[in-house]
Amino acid sequence: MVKFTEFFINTTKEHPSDSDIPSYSFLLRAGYIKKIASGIYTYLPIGLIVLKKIENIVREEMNKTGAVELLMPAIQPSDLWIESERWFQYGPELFRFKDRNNREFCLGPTHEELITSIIRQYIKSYKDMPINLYQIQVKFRDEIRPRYGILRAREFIMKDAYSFTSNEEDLDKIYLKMFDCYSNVLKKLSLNFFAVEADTGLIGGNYSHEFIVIAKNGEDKIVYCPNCNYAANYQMAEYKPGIITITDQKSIKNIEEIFTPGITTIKSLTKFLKIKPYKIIKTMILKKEDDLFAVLIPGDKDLNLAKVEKFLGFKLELINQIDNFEVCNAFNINIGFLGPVGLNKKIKILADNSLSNQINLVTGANKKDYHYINVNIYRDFAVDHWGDFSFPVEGDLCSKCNNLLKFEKGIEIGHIFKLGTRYSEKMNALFLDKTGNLKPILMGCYGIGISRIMSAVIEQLYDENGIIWPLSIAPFLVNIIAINVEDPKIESSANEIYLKIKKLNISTIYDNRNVRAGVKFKDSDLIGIPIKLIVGKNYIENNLVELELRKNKTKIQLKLEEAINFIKDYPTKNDF
RNA sequence: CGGGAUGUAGCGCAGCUUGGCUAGCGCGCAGCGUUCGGGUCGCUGAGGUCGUGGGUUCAAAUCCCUCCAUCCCGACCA
Repeated sequence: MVKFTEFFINTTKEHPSDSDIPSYSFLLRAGYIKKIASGIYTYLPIGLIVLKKIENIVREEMNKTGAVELLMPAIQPSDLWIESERWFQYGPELFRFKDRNNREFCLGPTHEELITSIIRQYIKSYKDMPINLYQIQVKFRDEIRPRYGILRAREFIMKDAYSFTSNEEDLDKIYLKMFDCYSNVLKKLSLNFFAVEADTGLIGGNYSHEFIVIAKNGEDKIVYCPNCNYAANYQMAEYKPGIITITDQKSIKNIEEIFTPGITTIKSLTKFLKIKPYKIIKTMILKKEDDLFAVLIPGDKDLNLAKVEKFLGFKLELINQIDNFEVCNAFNINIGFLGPVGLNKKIKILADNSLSNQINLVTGANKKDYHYINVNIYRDFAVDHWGDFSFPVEGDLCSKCNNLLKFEKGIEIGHIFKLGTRYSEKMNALFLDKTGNLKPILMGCYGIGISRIMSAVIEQLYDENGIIWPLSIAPFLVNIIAINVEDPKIESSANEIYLKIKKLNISTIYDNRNVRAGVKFKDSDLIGIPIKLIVGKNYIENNLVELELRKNKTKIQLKLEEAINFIKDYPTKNDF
């Protein structure tokens, strides 16, 4: 509830040269944020208003679940990180520094260590649990490449919760509560989102969901099934190979070696032989110490290393000719002309499921400048393991219901994770169970990016003129625009209306600047205020004000009292 | 870390190739007038370590080197 001239809002017409996505550009232009250094931003007054509103939505929803708020320091001593063994694992992403006594600290990118160190002093019994503690805090990550403004910043605000339970059932309950909580938050923000199964990496056994807000400029890719609601992170999405036309060749032909000088890529091979990429078997050699594995993938797909690692249960490394010269020589590996036929027998062959129906394929001949055509599985080579080792492509099917899978890009704004006893064991956070046994506490962690939400919302809700805030987080609900403040009648009327609305406790800004009406309209749209209340001649002459809605440009002329009633009711009658 | 690019007024940019008067333009800002329902129009004006440091030269925004910062693509991370 402010007057424009007494507040601090600075807008610009020009697109800032730094920004390349709409949310960042509008946040800068409308005066929500100001860049201080790469990935580091000031939240200007209206930016802070929006940030606090997002915070409060999250806080409300968290409190509803019974979670309890606290605030931990951003500065954390290295001891705790050494205890959890992450001090050495974390790498340069962790902002580290020393105090005057040469003790090491870091700026917290997350707070598992800190919270564990706190609760282990208080939680001694199963009776002390379950408990879910959260904070809304500044986090620090020295990102390799900060980008997209506050979408991937080095200093950002996050809500992170940590649950402590004595048994799996309680952990499941809290996990589900958090799942619902995040869904509710995103609904309140009018966002389109998917909760997808996320990659848990090699740690295994854990359970994790990412909340992805759909956005063209998102850095994450998801796969979903419109039929059965299956949704997963692209990295770990399961799928059934789509039915590719195998009718182009019905009968199995004889294998043939052909001369393919300098043809080392799928692309050049498709051109050279005039075939589709899926007819080619892409062979990649992975290495674990001295063991080698060949993974066969159809030429139209990409190797999913994480899936292979999960399948085999250990980390692997993709080899190349230069770094692995000796190995390549020893095993007669010709990268560019690799294939399963005649491959060194010590190399285990893993084949992607999507190859299983294929006949008369093309592979490298393990000889420089030669390929085989009409290669057939079983007849020409044996497969040690079949499995899903690739990323799905357009045309692949849902593994649950056989419907066509769809692909979307999005922004990860929330992540919930069952941590298990990873931290409690390392950091000695133990409790006595009913039977008097000492056990590590079961933990879960649940993060949602507050500042990131601000950007993500805009990525979904904007037009050529600027931001279209949902009502729940708009900095103001109403912008009172006096068409001409030099006209004393208009000015005093607008001011009266402002005071009236202010008294009703409706969030409003009165644009009392002595500038042309067009400037105020443009700024209002850029800033994204849901309702304009326009006071002009029509009010002086006919007692009519005009309301204009940001989201659909609807304009209506109303008597003042009607207009005020309309505004009062607007949030209850509109989701957004 | 690899590749690419940029740095000139608060913001957006030109000038640099081919060194040479007092470094320009648009927006914004200040003043005056004009206009007043979708970024009016006119006049006047303020505002610059040309990213930093060094070098070449009679002379450097311009050429060379160093460093710094910023952005994009990739890799990394998950």
